[in-house]
Amino acid sequence: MSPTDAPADQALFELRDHPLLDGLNEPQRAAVTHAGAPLLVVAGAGSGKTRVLTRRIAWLINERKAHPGSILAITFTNKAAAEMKERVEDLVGKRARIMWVSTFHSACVRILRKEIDRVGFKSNFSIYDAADSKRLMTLVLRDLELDPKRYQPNAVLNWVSDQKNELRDAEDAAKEARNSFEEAYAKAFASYQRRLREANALDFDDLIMTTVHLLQAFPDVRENYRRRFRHVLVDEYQDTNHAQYSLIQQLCGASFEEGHQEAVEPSELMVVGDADQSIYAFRGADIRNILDFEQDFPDATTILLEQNYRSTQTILSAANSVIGNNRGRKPKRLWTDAGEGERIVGYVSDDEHDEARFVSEEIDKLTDDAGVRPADVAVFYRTNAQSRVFEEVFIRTGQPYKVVGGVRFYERREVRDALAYLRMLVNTADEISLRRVLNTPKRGIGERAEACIAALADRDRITFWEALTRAADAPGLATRSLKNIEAFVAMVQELQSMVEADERPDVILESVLERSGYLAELEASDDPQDGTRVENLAELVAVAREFAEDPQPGPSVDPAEVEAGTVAVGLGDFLERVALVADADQIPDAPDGDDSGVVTLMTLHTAKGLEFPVVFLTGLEDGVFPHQRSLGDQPELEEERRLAYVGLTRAQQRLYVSRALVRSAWGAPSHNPASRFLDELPVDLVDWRRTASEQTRWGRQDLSGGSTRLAIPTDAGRRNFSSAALRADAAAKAKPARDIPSLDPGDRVVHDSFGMGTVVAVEGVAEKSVASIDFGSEGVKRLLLRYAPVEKL
DNA sequence: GATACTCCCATTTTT
DNA sequence: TGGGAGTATC
Repeated sequence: MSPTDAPADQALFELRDHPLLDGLNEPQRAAVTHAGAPLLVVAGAGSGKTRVLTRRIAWLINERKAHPGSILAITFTNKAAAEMKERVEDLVGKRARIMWVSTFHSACVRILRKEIDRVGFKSNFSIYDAADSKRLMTLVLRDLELDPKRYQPNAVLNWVSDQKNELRDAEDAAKEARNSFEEAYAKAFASYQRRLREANALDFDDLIMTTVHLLQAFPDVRENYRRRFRHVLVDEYQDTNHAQYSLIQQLCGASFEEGHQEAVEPSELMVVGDADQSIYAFRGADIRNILDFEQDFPDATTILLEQNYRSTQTILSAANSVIGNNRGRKPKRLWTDAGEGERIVGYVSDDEHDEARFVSEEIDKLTDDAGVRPADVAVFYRTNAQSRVFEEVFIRTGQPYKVVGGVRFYERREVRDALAYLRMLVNTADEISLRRVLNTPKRGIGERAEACIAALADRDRITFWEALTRAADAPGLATRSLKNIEAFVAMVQELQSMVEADERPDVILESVLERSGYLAELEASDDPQDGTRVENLAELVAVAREFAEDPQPGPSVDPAEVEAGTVAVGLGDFLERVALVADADQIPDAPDGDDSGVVTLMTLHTAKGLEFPVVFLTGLEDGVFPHQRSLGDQPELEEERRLAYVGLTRAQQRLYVSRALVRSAWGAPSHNPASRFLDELPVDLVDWRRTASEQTRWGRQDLSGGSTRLAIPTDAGRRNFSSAALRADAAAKAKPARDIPSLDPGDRVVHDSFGMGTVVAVEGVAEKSVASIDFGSEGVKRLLLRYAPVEKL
């Protein structure tokens, strides 16, 4: 637009006034209004990219008169998709509902449910998640008689996943195998694919790969979707893998298609991402997709969003400084006009318990003095296992918290069992699900009986389920087993008739739990874990009920068809919702009013996309974060650094970084040096409350008493040493001593068997210190601190 | 076929 | 350290 061009000036003036551009900065406006060539929006952390995406979609609909049905927006989570849809709806009204806003996987399932019969699957295919895949792969490896030590299911699956993400099928993989190892892998791949096909099932990676292959193989299908989607928007582009990239290519039909001219004009493409926040390379995400965008799309436009609306300048400077150590990245510096803010607080703890204690005390202070609510606080760590210490301390101090991630709802055994029942009802070819529930709960159909049925299925080339219905023909099957199988088949058939009658998912689920005896078995158990299991199943029923009552379609149902009333929402849709929805909604919503919420604990990966006023970044030790396995590898180390960048940029106002001198991992202690990422923080931005050279009292005592080491086998591995002592010690290959709490009269302590107590007096030092502790009703005890299971509160 | 024991193994994981 | 899987035994 030329500034001398009067009508254009007028247009510009109108643009500036437009409500959809209200409150946006210049680059944001440019991204919203951009038309034509492929657009890459490089959106730094907290730069308002969601805002840009939603406004742009609204802009497309309102200003550029795009039909909502011609818009395809891809996000990485269903939660993000739902939010985006809602926000667009707020802007343009209900017609936004017929847009496709979904994850890659959901969009592919939508396409596949319609088209997959062309490649020999039935449209009621099952979706196998990681656990199902692992089970299937285990069976495959066993069938192939591969040494389970050398060929572990997860390792093979990872390899297979890599292949699929690169769009290589089993045949390609076999051709490219370079050694006997890879040949075996390729063989397993082929066998695994065959069994998936037999089960009429696809795994997560298949959803994408199959869709791409289908679009490549059937031009009419491809044309159909290209004609439909005139606008394609992709969020989190830095985390796309090659298969997803190809999918976008197929759908956009853009100029990069070799040779021939396509019948349809290419769709308008906008991708949004931040290469610095790419943290899923280990799952096949290819950072080059975003780095090479301009090469892939020669006429592409790039817009940089660098103004940050989330954090203080101190936090941003720290993040910029750390990420600046990565090579080959495009320069980008976040800035804000929000001011410097507080300095970053650093803390070096003796061990992980001390670290957790520090965090807990600090949260206490913040909530007491700084007007911070627990819900404003997040504690991040590298691996899930690190959450335990924090939980222990928080429980002890009565600090309400919530751990996000870890063992997830849909991964719980009982939930998976229940879902296996449902899946098997919908798709009897789904052998993994069927065999999972065959003898769950125990109903006298053991390994032997199962093997007889499998043999029959093999012999007569029928599915496992068909073999079950003809169990009487199975050679070698005991009469007892036959009876049990017949009862099982009868039960399944009865439940299936409910599915055929289009009963509500929750009703079917309840019948399953009832009729199978699953619930009865759990209720009869005196294992306290089974109580939780019953509750989880009740929760699952509640989820199903909510699904049945709220006519929201499953993620793969075309919303346009729901509007038209042509789609019944049944058990299949429920299963799909469950298969494709991870429970990211565990993240506590911001509390309102007097509710001050709870502290949130999560891994750094889970933290992506979130923000908190106060962030504790813990475990900053080489070997923990960056993770041990990344230390020797530059690209992996850079991914860890991006993870650090993600962590740092989650903080709005206050940021804490901490590390432990000693951390016990799997029982054995390890002394880890400071994380290199700490060294990458500008020194003047960090206020070190405590450094490595400031040792605690008992630390010094241990140092001085270094020659009187004790060799107590059970205590091997516990200590709190300064690094100097540790090095000296390691050189001497000495047996370590147990750490001894430093207590003063008046301290509150907790004893493993006596409970809470108050220290009355302390005598002696180091190993010899003896404390008199008042345990209330338990009386006053004199305890040798070296041995007593006492912990200071 | 179910139970009890031993042994082994431990990243991150939007779908 | 703790959970899950696999094996030995009743």
